[in-house]
Amino acid sequence: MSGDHSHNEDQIDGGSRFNDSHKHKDKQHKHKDHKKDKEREKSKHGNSDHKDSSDKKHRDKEKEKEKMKHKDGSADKHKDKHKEKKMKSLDGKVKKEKENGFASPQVKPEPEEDFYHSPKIEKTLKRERDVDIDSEFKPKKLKIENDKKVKKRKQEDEDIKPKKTRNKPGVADGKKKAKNEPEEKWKWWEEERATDGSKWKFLEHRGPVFAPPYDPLPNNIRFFYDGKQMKLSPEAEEVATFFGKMLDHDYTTKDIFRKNFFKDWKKEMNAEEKGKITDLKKCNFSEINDYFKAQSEARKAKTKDQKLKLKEENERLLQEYGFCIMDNHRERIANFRIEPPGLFRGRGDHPKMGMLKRRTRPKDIIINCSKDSKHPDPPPGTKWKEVRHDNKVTWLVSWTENIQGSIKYIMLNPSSRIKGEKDWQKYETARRLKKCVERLRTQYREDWKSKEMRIRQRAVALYFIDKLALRAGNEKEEGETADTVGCCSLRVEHIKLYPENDGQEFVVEFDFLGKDSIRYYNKVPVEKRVFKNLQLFMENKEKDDDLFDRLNTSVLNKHLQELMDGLTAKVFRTFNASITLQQQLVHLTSADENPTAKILSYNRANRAVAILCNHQRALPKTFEKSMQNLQAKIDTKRDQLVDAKRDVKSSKADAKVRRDEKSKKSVEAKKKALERIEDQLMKLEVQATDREENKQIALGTSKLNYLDPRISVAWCKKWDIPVEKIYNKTQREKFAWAMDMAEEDYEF
DNA sequence: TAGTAAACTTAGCAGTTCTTGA
DNA sequence: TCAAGAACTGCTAAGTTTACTA
Repeated sequence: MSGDHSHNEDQIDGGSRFNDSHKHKDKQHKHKDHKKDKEREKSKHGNSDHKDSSDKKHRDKEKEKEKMKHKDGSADKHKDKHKEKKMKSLDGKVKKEKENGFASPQVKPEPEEDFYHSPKIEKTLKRERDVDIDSEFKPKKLKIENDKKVKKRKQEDEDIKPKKTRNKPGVADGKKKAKNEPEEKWKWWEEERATDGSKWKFLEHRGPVFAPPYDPLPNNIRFFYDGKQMKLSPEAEEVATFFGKMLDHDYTTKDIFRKNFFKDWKKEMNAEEKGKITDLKKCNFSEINDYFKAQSEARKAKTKDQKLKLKEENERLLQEYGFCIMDNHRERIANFRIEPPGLFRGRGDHPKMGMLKRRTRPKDIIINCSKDSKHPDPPPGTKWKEVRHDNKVTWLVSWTENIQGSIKYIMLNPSSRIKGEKDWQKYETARRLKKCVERLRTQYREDWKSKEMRIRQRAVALYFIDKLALRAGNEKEEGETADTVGCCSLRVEHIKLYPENDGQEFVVEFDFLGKDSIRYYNKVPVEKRVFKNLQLFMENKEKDDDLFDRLNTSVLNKHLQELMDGLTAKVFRTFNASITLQQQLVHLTSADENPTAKILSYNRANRAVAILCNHQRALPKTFEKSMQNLQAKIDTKRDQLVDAKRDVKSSKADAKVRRDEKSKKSVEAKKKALERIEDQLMKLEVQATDREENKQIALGTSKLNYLDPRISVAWCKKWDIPVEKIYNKTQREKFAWAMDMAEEDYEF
């Protein structure tokens, strides 16, 4: 596996990485006041990035630094104040340097097609601009936006041109005639796409399903404070149940969780409760906890009929609220239920864990649908916050949550046209990257030698993103989320440099918490120039200073956009994941393997990608036990095999003596039984191997989000493996487009 | 143009459902 | 038929990118 991705050996050989890779439970990276410290530090050190170090360790480094001084020196007299300020000046430079014909074009106004005006809307401070877009004409902005969009759309259309155009009559005008037709599989990928930036023309749905109202505890379930029974007000009791339910969870032992919970709980208490309940340690929620456990048991113990009734009720709800009509087609909605209230479960060391996630009500809800549809009714006696008709977005319902103040959405299922098209387009962009990746690699290698620090940093970061499939690494607001990083936000403390390690030269050790506070640990040999650059970037910095202090994701993506239309940092992840799968499949599949072994090969290829992308999972709680069970099955099967072999032998001997038809048949039957057992044993052994190799790796994420499904479909066709062995029903629905269009010779 | 909000994708966990085999 | 455990699904947090405002 080299070809497009010559460094893949490093990528998939994640062995050392995974052995000690696990989730950090402890706060490994204290990053409090990091920014402030950094700024202080920066003014202390002045132009530390560029000034000569008195400690002249490496001649070539000194030479490089000398060059830097010539380029940046005088300008750097400003003593590296704030990174933000630096970035401002940097951006100016980026503009000037445009050299490949992608500089911002001068654009002419285009008439805005404005047929989805918002109705009169009570403007809220937060989201009024959505309304403005529709109701106000802003020539300058719209001019640029439109042109950008047009350009983008043109590229997208290039990317995913339908194989054949087969417009269904009446589709374009978007009326709701198809409402209850049991739809045959709709091949949206064979139809033309809208080119005006609109996501739909007609949209009708029933709105969200709200969480059921709070059902108070029965009187016999008591809460105790300081050993004494205490009846709580319904508001306080509801929040107490949120905590009580979670008693068995690790969360409730964490200080931050308890502190946040208690603070928010007190807000729900009445004056009397507030006065009495002053210490969480004195609260006894055990009866509440037992109650919910019993509820859960009772649910499991329901009779078949009761379970069936529940299932039918769920199905009814799904049929009513789980679908919408979008442009003549009935499409499945992904999440039609509003998130119920509860305690916020942030991942890692999240500063807001335990806070009360409040109940979302109709007055918090914005409905998005088309003007000419039947708008969903709010529950009796309530009102929606707003009903809007914005066909430039894909969501049906939105609301703002109270923990981070971010917006949550109800959107369509991955099997829908709107999601499928986007997915398809994502892989097409990655395929375009494949065509020019060598040029980009040559360029960033060249940039490692640049006289400008910012360009070197950009080039090294891009190398990591490409080689190691790191995420972009946006800046995050401190104190709002767990301290996690990606490539651009790496700090000095996250890497260690070894000029020589285990017989390899220029080794970089990465150790940081990434998305979801999943640890990324990897030791990789890098090119000498990268190594020297890293030494330079780290010089005179404290451990909590940014490694790439002259880079952020927006600068990086702007640069990438200039190199290839539609290119962003995450395209590299998609590209490298897909190309790795394709190469690994070629490498691992052999024609003479049986189907079981072929599927193992597929899973191994998938695993290589999951390792590359650092998709880890916690060791399943029952792993050891289920492994033991499997091993026991294998042992039993082996015994059976010995017996079966013996049977065959004796029946053969018997047949030799008797020479009759009956004993001949008996030999055949024994042989068949032996074959069956051999086959069963082989399958069990493969299963054990697969499970063992997979214990801490999650395959699903890459399969669903990073691997061009056409590669898998083509592989299935080539080796005559049923696609059902690779994709389950849901996945097949999501990838229907790929299953329809990929032939066995498909190449990513 | 920088900062921020909005939109959308990616992510692991946990609860539920399905499958298997005794 | 039932229990165990594997597989699937839903949920929602946490990212990235894009769009918009000041």
